[in-house]
Amino acid sequence: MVVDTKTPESADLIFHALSDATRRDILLRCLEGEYSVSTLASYYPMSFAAVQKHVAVLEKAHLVTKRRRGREQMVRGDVVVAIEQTLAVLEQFETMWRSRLDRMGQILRETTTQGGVP
Amino acid sequence: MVVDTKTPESADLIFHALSDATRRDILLRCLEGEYSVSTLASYYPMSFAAVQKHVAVLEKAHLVTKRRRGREQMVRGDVVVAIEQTLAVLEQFETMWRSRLDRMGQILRETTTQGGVP
DNA sequence: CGTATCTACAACCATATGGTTGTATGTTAT
DNA sequence: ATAACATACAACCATATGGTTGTAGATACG
Repeated sequence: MVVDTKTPESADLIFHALSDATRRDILLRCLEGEYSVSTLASYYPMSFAAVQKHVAVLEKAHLVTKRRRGREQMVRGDVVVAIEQTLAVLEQFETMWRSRLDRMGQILRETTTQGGVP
Repeated sequence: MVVDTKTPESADLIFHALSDATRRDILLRCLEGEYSVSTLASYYPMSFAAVQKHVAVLEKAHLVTKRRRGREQMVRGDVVVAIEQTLAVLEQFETMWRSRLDRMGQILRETTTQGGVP
């Protein structure tokens, strides 16, 4: 069975957004409180435009939202939906992982019971 | 305060590895059981070499390991450490998120004790 | 009004990514 | 030994990424 490929999966966007340390840091800050883009930019050793782009990536993944406040654009974390999806994916992995552990345990139990395969 | 930047964070590697649907699918399969690279390749509409590269990305993130079995290279999921790190990062986000919710709840409680907008 | 600030966006650059094909190396089976 | 299979790896290509600078549009302030 072939994998999806047609949809630009939202999981793709979320994981990609989280794959950069600067973006993770921005997200953490914006979960803590609201920050204007220029304020955020002041925290990192890169240009305003670069930070702007990072915010855009987070926005596309629906991890943050922006709202105008006067001449500034306030960024805030909006994780409730997104992180849930991410956790759902990870849980999928965990389920697989656990089921394999279970099977290994099963095999171990069988082999240690020696000869007596139920 | 400036973000890390010096370390090629393992979180970077993990999130990046998970940001591609094909790789997530490969990981799921390899958590379920062992597959040779060529067997894996047969599942996806792309060349053997492409799948090989995807496996390499997963390997670099320590999400899978390979072991030789005859002329094949068997790939298996090795998530125990990696996913824990990923979950740790997400928990960080969740903590921030919750603490903000708490503060919002606090504010709501304060304001509703007053005028009382239902 | 004019000016300073914050933002948006385009153009550009170097490097990384995701894909291809081709070739070389190992391992099994005949 | 030879053929067949599984893998590794290099070279190449198009596009995406992460960064830069520069310019133009809004909005606040004196």
